[in-house]
Amino acid sequence: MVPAPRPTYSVIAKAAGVSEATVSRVLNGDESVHPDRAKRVHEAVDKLGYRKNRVASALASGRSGLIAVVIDDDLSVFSDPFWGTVTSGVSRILSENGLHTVLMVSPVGSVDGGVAHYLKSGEVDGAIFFVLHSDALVNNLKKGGLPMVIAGTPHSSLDIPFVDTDNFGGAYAGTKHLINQGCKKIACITGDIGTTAAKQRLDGYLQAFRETGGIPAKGLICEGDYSLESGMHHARMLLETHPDVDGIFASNDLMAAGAVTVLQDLGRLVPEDVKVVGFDDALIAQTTRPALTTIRQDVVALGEAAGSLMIAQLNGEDVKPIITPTELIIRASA
Amino acid sequence: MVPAPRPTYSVIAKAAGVSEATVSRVLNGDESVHPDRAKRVHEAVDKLGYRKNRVASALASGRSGLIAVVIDDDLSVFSDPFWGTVTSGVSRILSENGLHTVLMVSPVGSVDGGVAHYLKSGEVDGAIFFVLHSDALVNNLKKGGLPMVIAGTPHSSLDIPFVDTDNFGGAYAGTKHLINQGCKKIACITGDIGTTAAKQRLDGYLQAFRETGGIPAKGLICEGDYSLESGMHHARMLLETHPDVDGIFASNDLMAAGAVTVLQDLGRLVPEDVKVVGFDDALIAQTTRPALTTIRQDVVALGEAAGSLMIAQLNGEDVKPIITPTELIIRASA
DNA sequence: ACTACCCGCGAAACCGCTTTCACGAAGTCT
DNA sequence: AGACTTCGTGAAAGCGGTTTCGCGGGTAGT
Repeated sequence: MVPAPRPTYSVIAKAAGVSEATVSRVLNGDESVHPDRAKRVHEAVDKLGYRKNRVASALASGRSGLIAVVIDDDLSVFSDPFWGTVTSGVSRILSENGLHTVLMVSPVGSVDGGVAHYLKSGEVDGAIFFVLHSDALVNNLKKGGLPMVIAGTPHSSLDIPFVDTDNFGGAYAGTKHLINQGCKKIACITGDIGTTAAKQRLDGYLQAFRETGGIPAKGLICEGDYSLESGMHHARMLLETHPDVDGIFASNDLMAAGAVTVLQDLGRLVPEDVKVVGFDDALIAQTTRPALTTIRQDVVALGEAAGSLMIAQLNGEDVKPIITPTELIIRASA
Repeated sequence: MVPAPRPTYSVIAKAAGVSEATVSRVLNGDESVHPDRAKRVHEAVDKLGYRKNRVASALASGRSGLIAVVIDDDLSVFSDPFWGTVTSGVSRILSENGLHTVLMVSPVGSVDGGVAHYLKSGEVDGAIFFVLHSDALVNNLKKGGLPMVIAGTPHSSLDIPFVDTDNFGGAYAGTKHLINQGCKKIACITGDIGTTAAKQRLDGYLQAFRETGGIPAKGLICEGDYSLESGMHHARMLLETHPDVDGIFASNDLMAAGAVTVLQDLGRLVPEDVKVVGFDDALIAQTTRPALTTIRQDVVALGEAAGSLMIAQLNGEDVKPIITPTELIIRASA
């Protein structure tokens, strides 16, 4: 292989009849260069097909142009299309801004693990965290001044910018819909309550419930874990303890689908006897029979929000958390 | 922010009483350094918590330690968990080898687009392509000597290493299973026939069919596009043109699920009247009622295979395409 | 008309690591 | 024993940009 020797500043400088310093200034948008010389530089760049070597640039400037997307988990996370989609949203926004996405899928673990080292080593200009299981690392990195964005509401109140879906509002709307459809006894199957999203969705449910003037009967709230099985399991339990349940709000579509299956197996009609609302508007919401009424979250928008929050930070702008709206999608199940 | 000044070679060298060149040699595993001095260097490294600056290293050595994962498409690809999972498999293997994954989700388009430029600019040591729509760019890059791996069988016969699932074998096994279950009239709903995978799966079906001594009746092979709707559509058509069809092999689970829904709506029992086999063993295969008999592909393994093929290339080893095996998963639909 | 500034620009240092080159010491050969 | 290798090692030259520093000339102030 004869790697066509890419031109360097020295070549451009010579061709344009200016110094390398000036080339650098022009290419970095320094206004103080005389337009004529700037033009000469640009012409030389075009003619020679010059492209800046990002590595050299990174070394000299200390800015790598790389943003890490850290998924604090193992492979399983990606088997859920959710994070894949968020990632691609992030990636798109970043690349529009001349940045690249470095993907790190690994349990982050300690403040001293491999990922932590990498992030601290200054080889990335910022980090976006998904599925954060602990705030320890983030707190630690914050001291180092690394720009960060968290997808999902963090556990503790860090003043690190984050993006999240309007979990509360979505759950509220979903539950409200059940109430409006005439449901009297509405159960909630929550997600893994260790996650903030599950908590917020539960809160939304509770809020809607409270507005009816009642309090959820004991046992009407079941803690699931977002899996199909847990949806099935809790639906079964519910029918035993509360045979008169007529509405179920599940914290995600997978559990809702599980619940629907069990309800049907046990002779209940959906939505006639029991109405079910899910959350996410995942593909399964459409393939389940009856198709699930659910709360759609705009996953791509979430990713883009995370990306733009990062860009804003790098530009030194003040940033605030972004909560993306949800939408009630009415299908057949409620 | 006061970025704790990371130690450099100069510091390590001084602490260990050797030259910077020796430090470099030790840290890069050069065997020729005397064990004693090597030990001193390692001690100094540990004591000072030294970590090599990959950017500087990349500039000096011309190796960036970055591998691009290029997805020649828009966001929609990631809404399918398939590629997300492959990506994480790749990512894991690479990071185990000290490499990082740079994600590029973008229609690759021309030989001259942004992605192309980036890949040619030498800022990555290699590229792994998913969902390649055209071989043009790959061919072009090959001239540059960039190590590449393609996931999925390429259209033309490039001698670029690729990894793929055993589409043919899987489809053959799936169809064979239908035959063994006593099906006499087996239809095939193919995927987007513009993809090599869809073609190979069709070939597998044909092969199994041929071994029965028959030829598929006209209209028994329908060209779908991997979508739920296309599965539904073709199932409907099939029941019209061939009411006596008793087996359907669909090129993916989504279409299989669509077909099942339609069959049931039209009064056919699955699997009693018509047996259905899907492909992928996606989540939907488990949630569909009856659960789908399908061909499982090991998606993570596919990603890992792609990663290891890249590693092998970087090590200058000879590489051959890797075809990962499939497995017939028997559930309720056939 | 003289000094004080400001502005555009080039020279050169520098970012931190890799690698070539050459040198002295030790080992080998005839 | 003298000439020739071999081996471990350090000095130094890059890799390709960025950025500080200071110079020369033009403008402004008095």
